[in-house]
This record gives sequence, C-alpha cells and structure tokens, in this order.
Amino acid sequence: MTEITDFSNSTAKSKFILYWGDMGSQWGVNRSVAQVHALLYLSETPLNAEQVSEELGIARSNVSNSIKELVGWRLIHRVPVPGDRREHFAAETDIWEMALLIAKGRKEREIDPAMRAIDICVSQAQSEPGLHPIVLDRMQAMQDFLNTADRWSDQMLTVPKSKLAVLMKMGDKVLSLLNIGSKKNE
Amino acid sequence: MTEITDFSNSTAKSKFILYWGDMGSQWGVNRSVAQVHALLYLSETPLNAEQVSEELGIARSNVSNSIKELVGWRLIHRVPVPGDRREHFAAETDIWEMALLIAKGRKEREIDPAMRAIDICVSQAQSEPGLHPIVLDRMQAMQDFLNTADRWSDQMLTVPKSKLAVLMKMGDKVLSLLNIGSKKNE
DNA sequence: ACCTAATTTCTCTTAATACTGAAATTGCCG
DNA sequence: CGGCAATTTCAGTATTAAGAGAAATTAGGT
Repeated sequence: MTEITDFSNSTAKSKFILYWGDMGSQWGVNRSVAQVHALLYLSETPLNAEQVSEELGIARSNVSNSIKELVGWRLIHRVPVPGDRREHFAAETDIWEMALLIAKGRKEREIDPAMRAIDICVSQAQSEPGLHPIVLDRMQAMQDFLNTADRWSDQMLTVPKSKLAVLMKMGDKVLSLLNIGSKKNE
Repeated sequence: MTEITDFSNSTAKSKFILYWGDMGSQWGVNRSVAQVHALLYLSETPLNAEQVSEELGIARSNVSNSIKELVGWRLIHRVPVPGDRREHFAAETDIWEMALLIAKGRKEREIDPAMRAIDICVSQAQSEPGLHPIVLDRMQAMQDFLNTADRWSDQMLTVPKSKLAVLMKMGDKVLSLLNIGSKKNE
C-alpha cells in the first residue's frame, strides 16, 4: 500500500490499530503482531488474550503467537491480575523505551547475523584465488561500515533515554558545538 | 531464516550475493532486488540486464523490475557504454552514500506516511466524544516521538558523509564532550 | 518508415506466509 | 487425582507476494 489506506468511519483508536498493522507489514512485522501491540499500547488496562482476540477479530491462537512474539521483544509483559486465572498483558508505554527495544531487537536479529555473514564472505574472499581485488575491497568497505554502525549503536543503546532525547533535539547542532564543521555537502 | 544459511561450495562473491538477498527479505526488500544490487555493488564493470539475468539465474523480466526499483532508490544508475545499444548499470559504491540513500528512501516511503497516518488519528481523537484521555495521550506521545525522530533524521541527512563517519566513530563520547553526562541508566 | 534488438508490461504459476479451528497440552483448584 | 479453564501446538486453508515466460511496446539503425 503506497497510499494511505481508507479507514473512514471507524474510531480514532481502531484507525490507529489498523494503520499500525499496515505499517508493520511494510517493516517486515506480522500484521497481527503489530495490531496486538497497538491495541495494548493504547489500552488503559491490561488485557487478556481473549479480549484481544475479540477486539481485533482474529483467532485466539493467532493472538497467542503474536503475544509470544511481542513478549520476546519485551514490548509487552505479563501483568498478574488478582482473582483472575487468565494471563493479562500490558505494553511498554514509554515511547523512548519502546524505540530502544525495537532498535535492540532489530540489531540482534538482523544486523548481527548480517555481520557474521559478511565476515565469512570476507575471510573466504581473502584466500580465494583469482578473485578480482575490487570484490574484496567492496566487501571490506561494507564490513568496515557495518562494524562502525554496530559499535555506534551499541554505544547509543547504553545512553539513558532522557539524554538521547536531548541529543536528538539538538540534531546537527552537535556538529557546530563539537567544531567539526557543517558545510552542506561532502 | 534464523540461522546463517549454508552456502558452502560457492565463491565468496556468490555467497555475498545470496546472503544479501536473504538479508533483504528480512528487511522487507524483495530478494531479487537485493541480489541485483549486491551483484552490481561487487561488479568491477557496469552490467547490462542480460548479464545480470544470466549471472543470477533469474528471469529477464524480473531483472527489469528489480533494476527499475533500484534506480528509484538511486542505488544504481544507467551507464552509457559506447557502441552498445543495451543499457548498462552500475551501483553506488560509496558505502556511506549508499547508507544515506537507503535511509532517505525508507524515511520517505515508511516514516512519512506513518506520520501522516498518526496525524489523522490524533486530530480525530481530539474531537472524538467519549474517548479515554489515555488513548489521546499515547497517540500524542507517539506523534511527538515521530516528529522528533523525523526532524533529527532530516538534519542528519544534510550532514556531509565524512562528518557523519567522524560523529559515529565518536559514539557516546559526544555526550561527555557536550557535558550532558552519560550515566548508565535513566 | 521499416526491421530488429532491447526492454517493459501483463498474465499465470509457484512459493511463502498468515491465519484459522480443532486437537493436545498445561496447570490451577477442588 | 480428576475436572475444567486457559493456553499452545499443529495441520490444513487462504491470502499475498515473487517470479517466469509470452506478448506488447519502445527505440536504434538503415
């Protein structure tokens, strides 16, 4: 979907959930998973799987799997409700924490394996006879970039959320403050 | 695929291409598109569609569409080869430029629409009777976060590549240099 | 203007993924 | 140690996206 989907005549809440679900699919996140997440994010109280299933109109088993996935990302967590045997769930509602969790998860699941893959390629390339030197160069450039980005994100993930917000709001002002210049190009 | 796929007994180059393709799928990028990109990235000379098709063993039409997509992202570009009617293509080989192009593309195609969607939800929520105030709060928190992230990325995308690299290599050192502290949590 | 190589568009097939509903399992409570 | 509510697993179905190959279009070269 390139255009914004038409969710007219539905409440703001359900619109949000549907958008979030659509968004998810584009980001490689399962639609149901994204919808469950959105629902819990907007929910004022913890919900049990049954409620989620009814609210979203998706199968109970589907909810079960989606919840498992979200718990794995630590985006939601179990909330014991006294006098109720069923498991209830609530979402992380601090948006910065949420962003951090997602960043961390994607790094672990996507960047790290990519780096391992590149490492394998590079080391094979180094000992491969008849390989055009440009191929090795390009692979190493990629490897170097990934290493830099990786170290950077590791460091950023240890920075307290509040500080991160400050840093982001400063934007490119940091450059002038650090005197490393800020000409428009190159 | 969670585990690193087994591409033993193939050259470093083809391994790289296959990994890259797999990677792509996880990032919501079509596998063929990613493979074509990898091939051109590693290629010492520009290639025409026919060559790409043969090299990767995918249909000519598939190559055509993949190329179109990559040109749209500006990750590859046409290279006129004198005395050859066929169109040849070469990839952007500066890895920082490449990262910037991808970031820019994802922002345009994914973040911007998301922001428009949230805006719609928030404005509807503001005038919706009987809406629990928490729902509006959460939506606005999200909106605020996206705005901050958006402005930040806009600023970062104007920063020259070389400066970006410096900034990244500095990592969280910027925090101490800017005196905004760097305690581990909160 | 025509012929032909090159490229793109279109349709159909195949493969991947999401989702459901039923069956199996878990675990609390008497 | 049943019995029952809650949850998970599994197997089959449906939906969606990817890819191939044919047909149509475009654009050199003569």
